[in-house]
Amino acid sequence: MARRKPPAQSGAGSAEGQTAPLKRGPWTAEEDELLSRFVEREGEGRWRTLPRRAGLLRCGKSCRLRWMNYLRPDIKRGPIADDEEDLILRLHRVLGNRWSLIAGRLPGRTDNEIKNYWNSHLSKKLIAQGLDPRTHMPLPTAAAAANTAAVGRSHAAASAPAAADKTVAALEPPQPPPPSPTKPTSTADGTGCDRRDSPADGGDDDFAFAATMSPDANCFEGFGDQFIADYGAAVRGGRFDDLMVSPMVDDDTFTSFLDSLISDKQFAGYLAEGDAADHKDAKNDQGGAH
DNA sequence: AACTTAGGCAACCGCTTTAAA
DNA sequence: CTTTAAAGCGGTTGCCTAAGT
Repeated sequence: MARRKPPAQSGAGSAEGQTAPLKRGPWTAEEDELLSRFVEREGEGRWRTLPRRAGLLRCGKSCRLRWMNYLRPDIKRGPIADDEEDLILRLHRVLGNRWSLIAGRLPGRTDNEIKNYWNSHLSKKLIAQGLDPRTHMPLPTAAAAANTAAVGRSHAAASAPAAADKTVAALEPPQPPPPSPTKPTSTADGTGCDRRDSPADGGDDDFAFAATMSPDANCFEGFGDQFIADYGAAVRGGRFDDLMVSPMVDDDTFTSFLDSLISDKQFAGYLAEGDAADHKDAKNDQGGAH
């Protein structure tokens, strides 16, 4: 459907070390067919060399993306259902822009699809509801905006309703977004948390947490409450990654926690706790910040 | 009917992490 | 231990189309 600039066949290809010019832009049915048949025959992987082996004039990255987002047989097509949307909202509240993690909870949906759906639908929906799509917290009121403006950022915030996202960004208080939407780092910053799936473990985990864990880590009872409490605090303090290094969290436990989000009851509890704390924080904020 | 604008989404880009050499 | 290849991720781009003027 969407099309991309056909191509000045440039850059990305040269890294492949190929002499033939690499094709870019939309895929043709013939290319899809070639790729599908090749992957079905040879399996996924070795994307770098796949194009040559499959007879495609594409870079490996492009092939992988096409397969993952479009050709895979288990891809679910069609509109996002209400329950899927609801789950996306819940997971995003917890995970932030970790699209692959969110997608992992929605069988047949790709991270790209969810990301697009979020950007084009859900974020606007939240804004319409007066919620910040990044934090899921209430957006600053007009009064708060005026306040902010008075402190010094007079003009960026005050207007431009059309540029909703930008406005939100402009109004965003110093508080960093919870599950750090941009480049949440992992082991590099010492958290021991990698948001990516590791090929070594099958690529199906939610987080590769620090190996350290308490003996109780596999017990989700209790962990859930503590995690939610810790999570709420961490999120509100913008310390998501701190939380992730918690020694009580391991893959299974966190996975169970995510699964629990599908349960209305537990999620409602989480929200209630979070909201209560939010209100408390809000009061505190009014007292002193800035 | 012609033109403009905004929305949707596939594809690309740049970066990080992991595993292998 | 260091380097490099491979894979994966989130952000961004830009084309197409529908809606609005």
